[in-house]
Amino acid sequence: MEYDFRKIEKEWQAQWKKNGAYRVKNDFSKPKCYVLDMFPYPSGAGLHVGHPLGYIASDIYSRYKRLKGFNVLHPMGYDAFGLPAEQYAIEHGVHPAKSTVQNIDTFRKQLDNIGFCYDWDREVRTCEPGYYKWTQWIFLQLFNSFFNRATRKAEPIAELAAEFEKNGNAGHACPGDASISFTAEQWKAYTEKEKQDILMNYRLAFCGYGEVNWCEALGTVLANDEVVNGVSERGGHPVVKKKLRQWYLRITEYADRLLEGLETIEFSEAMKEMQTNWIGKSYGAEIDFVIVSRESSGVSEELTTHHSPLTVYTTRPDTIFGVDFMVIAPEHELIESITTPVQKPAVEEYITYVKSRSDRERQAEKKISGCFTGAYAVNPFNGKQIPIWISEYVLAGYGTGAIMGVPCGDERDHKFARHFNIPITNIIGQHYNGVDANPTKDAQLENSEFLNGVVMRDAIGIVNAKLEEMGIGKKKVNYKMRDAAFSRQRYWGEPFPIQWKNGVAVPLNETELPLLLPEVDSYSPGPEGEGPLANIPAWVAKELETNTMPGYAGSSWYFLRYMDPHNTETFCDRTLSDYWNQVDLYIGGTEHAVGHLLYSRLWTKVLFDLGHIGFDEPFRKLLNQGMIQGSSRFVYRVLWQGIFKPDFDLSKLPTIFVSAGLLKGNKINIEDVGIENTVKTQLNQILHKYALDGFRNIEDITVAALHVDVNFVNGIRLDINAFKNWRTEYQNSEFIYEGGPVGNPLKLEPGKKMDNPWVFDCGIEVEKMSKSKFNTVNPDDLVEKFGADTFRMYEMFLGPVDQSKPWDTKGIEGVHRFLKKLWRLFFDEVKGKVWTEEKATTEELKVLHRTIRKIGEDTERFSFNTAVSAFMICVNELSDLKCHKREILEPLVIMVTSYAPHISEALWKALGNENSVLDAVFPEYEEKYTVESSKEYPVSINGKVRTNINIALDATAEQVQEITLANELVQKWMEGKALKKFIFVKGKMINVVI
RNA sequence: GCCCUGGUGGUGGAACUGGUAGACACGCAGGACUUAAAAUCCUGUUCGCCGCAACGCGAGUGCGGGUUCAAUUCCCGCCUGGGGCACCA
Repeated sequence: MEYDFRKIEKEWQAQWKKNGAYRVKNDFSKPKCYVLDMFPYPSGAGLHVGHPLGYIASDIYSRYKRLKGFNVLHPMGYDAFGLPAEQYAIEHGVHPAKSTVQNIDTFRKQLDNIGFCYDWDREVRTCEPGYYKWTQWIFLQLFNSFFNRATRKAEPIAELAAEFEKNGNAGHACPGDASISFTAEQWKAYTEKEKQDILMNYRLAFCGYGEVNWCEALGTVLANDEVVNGVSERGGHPVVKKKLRQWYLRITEYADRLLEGLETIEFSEAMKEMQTNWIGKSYGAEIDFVIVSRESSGVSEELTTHHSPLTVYTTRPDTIFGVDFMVIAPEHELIESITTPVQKPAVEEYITYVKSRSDRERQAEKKISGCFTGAYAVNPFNGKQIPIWISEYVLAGYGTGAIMGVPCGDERDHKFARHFNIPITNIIGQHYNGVDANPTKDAQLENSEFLNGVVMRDAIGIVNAKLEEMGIGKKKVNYKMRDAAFSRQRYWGEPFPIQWKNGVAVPLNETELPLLLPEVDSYSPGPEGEGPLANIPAWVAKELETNTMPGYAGSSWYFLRYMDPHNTETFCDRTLSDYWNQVDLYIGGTEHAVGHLLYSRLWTKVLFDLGHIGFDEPFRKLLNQGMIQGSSRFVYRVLWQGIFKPDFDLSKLPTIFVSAGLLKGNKINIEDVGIENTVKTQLNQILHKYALDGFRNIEDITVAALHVDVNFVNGIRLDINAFKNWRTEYQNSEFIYEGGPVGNPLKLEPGKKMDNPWVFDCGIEVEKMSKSKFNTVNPDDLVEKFGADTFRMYEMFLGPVDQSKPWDTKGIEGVHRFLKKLWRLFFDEVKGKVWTEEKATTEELKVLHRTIRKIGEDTERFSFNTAVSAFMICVNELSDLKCHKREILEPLVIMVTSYAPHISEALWKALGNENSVLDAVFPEYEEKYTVESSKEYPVSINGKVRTNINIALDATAEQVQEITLANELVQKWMEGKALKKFIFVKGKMINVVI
């Protein structure tokens, strides 16, 4: 009986489906385990081999936990709103809902192929009204709440309004605009609109103005990755910054809670670091500088003082005497009033330049640019006049949009000063070498008047105290994180449950939800950069918000909906969220480090604060899956330009490709005489075939690399026929081969057979897996060829799940062989059943229990690749022992279940079990079977292993030393020298130092 | 530019807390079975050197230094691949 994986997998998938084997009950009597994958965006390209990496890992873990007796929630769904579907709609006129459903169907088929244990009854789709009703509902919770800084949590905005009635806002500084301050009486006197405008500055979901990438030619707002070098990716039209009304989430109020929460969850240190850096909490000071302009009247200089000071934010007030210039952001509001007439044209020109630049470009730019405003800031301590510059590297959104330039202490400031010949003041003496800035805090200050001799670290406090005393500065905690933009000028997203009445945002009643996304005739943008909804007269007539929510809205809370997916009364019943609680294991890519993961943490905290759920961190443990990259293959086409005599008719030429091994860069490798001759010979043959003449010189040949579909390539060897049939224009192409029979002038590579045939090889490059690069591999093909079990184990065998690696199918056969070998422990091709009921030997039990321990440990620590090899070792050893005993094989099958469920169920049932192996009990490891009495110790002399000595494990250190030193080989290596030190690590090694 | 992360044989990778570098698998080479092929099995396989052989010598985990009896693992400096940087998801 052979291992017929196609039959087995089909049969058991059908059975499991029929029995509802993966249906999850809310069984409160069992311990729960919640294992979640980051749900996919269902793109039109379908699933490629990169997607399932994390899904397989979570599937294995889920099944393992089930065998360990847990009630496991393991759902899947779709992040179904998004830009690509809308783009597709614009281009093809297909409604996004329609293409999305089609894409979901494709995904589902592909997922089912691999045999996942998802409970599909719990599937969610963010684009369905039954789902986004609750996304809108949570938005209203955010809209109707503020962050109470005293209690450090979200509270109803109505309570805040009541508080204003009593005490004004004395106890609640305004997060949106710190200058807002009023008494109870003033509050009562405000009009309703004034009150609402003030409350808007407190709400957790609020409306404000923000800059977007505006493309006039396309009449739309562009995503950052649609903008390349200041122009639109499509069409190359200019893109500028434009201020639009936008919704935001006041995530900045939660900065500290988000930081503190990191200590309670198991994310990788790298991930925590990324989030910490993103939040970017810093302690510093805001300092006001008086601004003056010098007006030259020819004879004397007159100083004009501006009424507004320049407020800078700095983390290093101690360097105040080292400030040689100020830099303000090109968007800074003071620019207009402080720029001198002389500098005006230059400043305006510079600002125009900056407007075309993205934040990213501005920060990444190595070339220093900037422009002097003509104004000066006055150092409050010594009256020194400091020139005020504008430069793109200062962003308006961070701090006050103005910094003090301290060239001796900051590298970027240093480069700036050098570039514009601004004299550099050295305040750290020998710590500054005149070439590079030194950001130390440990130097003693010089040239710093009252701070001279003080260590910088200590000077920070002294300066702060002095500034506060003078009333021109204060300590300030700052965050790099900005409030999260929460609206898009798009169609395919959740509509906001908001109406605009006389400029006031009025939330819809909960009973009016869901506010359905209406049908539109056209998906193109509305007037003035508004979203497509602005094109619908009925929508506009109802004064409904025309923005829609961004992609991360639906994904910020979906993990809750899986617990109670069909509830129409509430987003998730509290008893269910109390039971299922946090996600115990969340698997997904690092690319979500600061987006999705931060937003869902925020939403969870708000829902917790408002009493809707009982925990304030969504994901107890996060496992990052590495990205599977594509390994692209290239063929090299000969470019003929300039190679033939001028009168030559190029149209007669066939398309010619050159094998990769014959090339050096984009030319023929003529340094190798053998290669040169091979190419010449073949080229002449081809030209002869086409009766062509007039070729000049082989050295002039250059080639162009073209992506070739990786499915036509075995390793690097091209399947010429498949390639020719790929596209009609390649049908009659010619190939210049390498390799060739003995005696040909080409040098043979080591490892190649002597009777090598001519071959054609491709070039390789690792790139992102993408349809356009022809490097995608569809899991369906592999499942068809090798089966789902093989595919699952192979993806795991590829390497650590959290590491990125290029996809390569070679090696999958090894895993397939392993499953066949496992099968042969049970069945012989001719004899049929071969398992027996004999008693297992100690040796066999040792093999089994070593495996139990290893599989348990490795699965718990997500080291799936080593678990697979442990299975291989086990099966190899059992084969060597010719062990076919049920006592050994049955526990083994249970262990294999989480990795390769289909074959396991088939073998389990073959052994005569009635129930499903999915519900078996994971075997218990017993140490008594694996204990060893002695160990083959490696013995090093001065750190180099020279021999091995078998010593009992219970030998004392003295005994070991005695045995070791008595050893003949050890004696030889010691050459009579005296023993300096004897190192013995029990169970590990011995090192003799002489 | 800034933040995070990786780099080990021909290839994917293993070595979990500083303790025998290369498990397991692919590939390759040789062999067995077979009329033949497939399938399967066996042997070898980091590189270099010596050799009849060795559990013989030397080098070796991106590069250069350091700490240690001992470094893939810890520290410093560099090179280089990947991810993110706020409207892709």
